Amino acid sequence: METTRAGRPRLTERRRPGTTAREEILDAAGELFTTRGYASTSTRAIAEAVGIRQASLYHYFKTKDELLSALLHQTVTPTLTFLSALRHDDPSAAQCLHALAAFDGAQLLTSRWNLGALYLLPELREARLATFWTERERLRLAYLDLSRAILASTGVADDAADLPFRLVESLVNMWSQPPQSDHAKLAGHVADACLRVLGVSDDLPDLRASTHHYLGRNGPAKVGRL
Amino acid sequence: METTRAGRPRLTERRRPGTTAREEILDAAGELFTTRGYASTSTRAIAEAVGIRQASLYHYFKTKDELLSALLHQTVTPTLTFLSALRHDDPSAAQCLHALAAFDGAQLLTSRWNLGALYLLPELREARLATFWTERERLRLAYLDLSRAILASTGVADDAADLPFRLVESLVNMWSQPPQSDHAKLAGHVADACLRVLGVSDDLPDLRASTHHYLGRNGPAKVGRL
DNA sequence: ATTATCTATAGATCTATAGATAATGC
DNA sequence: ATTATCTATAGATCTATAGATAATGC
Repeated sequence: METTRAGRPRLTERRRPGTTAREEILDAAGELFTTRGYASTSTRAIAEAVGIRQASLYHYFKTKDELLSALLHQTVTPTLTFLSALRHDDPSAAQCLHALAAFDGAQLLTSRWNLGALYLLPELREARLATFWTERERLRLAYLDLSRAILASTGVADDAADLPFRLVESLVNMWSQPPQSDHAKLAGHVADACLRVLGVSDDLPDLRASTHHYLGRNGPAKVGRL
Repeated sequence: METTRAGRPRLTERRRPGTTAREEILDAAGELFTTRGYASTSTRAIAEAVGIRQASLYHYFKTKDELLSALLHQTVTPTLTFLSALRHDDPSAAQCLHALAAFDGAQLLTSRWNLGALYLLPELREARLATFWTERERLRLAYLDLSRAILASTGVADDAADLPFRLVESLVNMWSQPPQSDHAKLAGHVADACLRVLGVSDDLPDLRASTHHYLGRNGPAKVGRL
């Protein structure tokens, strides 16, 4: 049912997923920022990908930056929410890290656009995205604390503590569209790899089972959308 | 000794490392592309960072793309050279991967600018840098072949085969200037981690010794320059 | 003569704003 | 009246080219 709405009609039909214009715009921006970069994507190109005029974007977003900011927040929020739910169950450090990595990895791999790749764009280190960066830093520190706790028991050198976060992060370089059938598996393997890197080798089957339990409950099935 | 040269004199003194103008320009471009991104760095900004006029860049590079391309080649060439030298010694797969990762990692971490971070810029997937991408793909395949050979003997799942390359790559996110004292160590630890991820855990001390031997010979001491 | 720089500028963008217009909602 | 779109455009870029100029080299 195409029910007509308030406001002047568009010249073009809707062609993007999303129930509101805001969602359509974010979808188009997600595609273009991830495939062509932020600075080299013009607001005109985004508007064309949505099927509206360039100026109409500014009805929903004050600046181009604000568009980027909205997209970035989408990428961290679900994982932080999952982590805080997870903590209510008092998992061991190894269980927690394994589940976190599996969730976060699946999140990155199955999102409609490779939004995680945006983290690596140098242009966005520069300020005004501060609120996003502090959220992301919270996530990194969570990985780091868990990793250190595990290292303390395996005796592997402390320098490895940052590697689990980086391993998961590196999934942005393995993202592909359409999602490969083995993406679900891949996230699991990376979770395993996170623990192996810290020197854990024996308890992996148990950890997999525990992660399966946590993900089944509120898995990354439908997140990563708009 | 500032010996004067042919050509109209500059308005500003030289302020960049490098003996030729071309090197000065590449240094400035390296800094700006890595800290602000490719598209959002204007040719004017590069020229200002060198201390020349914007138009003067075009005496050395036909287009802005060509500047980027020159920088990218600098990053792969030394590692491919090292790898082919390494192969003359018929190392085992594990020795070869360990040494390769250690060299490549040190290379990434100690370069004057974080040029490896450029790999991740989406804007440069798009064509015309094809010659760089095929070189880089050669490197990735070398990692992949070595990893597969090792996996065959440890029995870890084949999905792990891409992880060593990605682990090393993730060092671009740990780069910092000025180089931390532990960067030399860090590259070594990542080389270890590459093998752990593939299921190797016992032979690490031997591998470290063998890598130390190979790196001592033609280590990454002075490469990564212009 | 050759080289490395400079000045000046054309033409093509690009972001954001102002204000008109065509729907619905009350 | 409110909303979502549209048209038009100002002002600020940005890349690349044309051609002048000020050195050295022969």
